[in-house]
Amino acid sequence: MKAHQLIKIYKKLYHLYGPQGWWPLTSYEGTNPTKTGFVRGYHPGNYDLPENRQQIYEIMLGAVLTQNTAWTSAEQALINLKKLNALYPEKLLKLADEDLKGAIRCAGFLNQKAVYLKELTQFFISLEGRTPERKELLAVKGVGNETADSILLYAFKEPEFVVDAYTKRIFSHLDIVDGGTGYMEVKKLFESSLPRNTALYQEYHALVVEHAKHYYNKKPYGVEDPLKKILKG
DNA sequence: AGCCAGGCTACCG
DNA sequence: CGGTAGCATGGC
Repeated sequence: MKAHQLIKIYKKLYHLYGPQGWWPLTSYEGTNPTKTGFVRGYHPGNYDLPENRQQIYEIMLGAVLTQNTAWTSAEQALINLKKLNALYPEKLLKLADEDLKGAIRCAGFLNQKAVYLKELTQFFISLEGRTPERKELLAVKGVGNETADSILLYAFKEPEFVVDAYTKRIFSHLDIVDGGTGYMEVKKLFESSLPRNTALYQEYHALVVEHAKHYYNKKPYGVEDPLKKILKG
């Protein structure tokens, strides 16, 4: 049964890597130097973050900035914005487009991401503090399935499982899902197999990313992946 | 040098 | 509809 396998894998990953402390925030000064790609802002074991409007907003920006981009690059963009005092929705909207692009160019796709960030910011302001529906988020230009789920799970603490390219890569390699399985189908598999719990979903996705960086970021994928052993039993 | 990064949109058949 | 080119820069 797949449900049992997914739980077994979670326990193994947690044992291997420990709590990951996602989503990283530039305002958080803790460290977790064992993580690959570590820069700053992770808060392992603390599930209370984000704890204010500014932090929620920063996570939303980061979710767009990290699209198809290394987190270290996305984080540098956030730091650049912070230097401009622009990690606040009203301030970011006042930035000239050229200044915004200059701040985020290190995260790539600067032209489209500049547009996406401003649209997402207007959407955030329009919420007036409430939690958005998934459907509403998807209607914002630049927000697709993974970005919407990342925002709901990490910024708004909603139990929405996040699927990313690593998730598909790992679990298809382990023959738990088919290679061509669509986003929603994979998401539903995880959500129907696991307890509906925000902290668990947060850790699971973060652990998948960490595990992928160890065993699935270069071809051939999955060489000596320790998950293979525990699945045979 | 070339591939990969915590994807999404627009357009193609 | 499902599939894919294009988007930009940085790290290794």
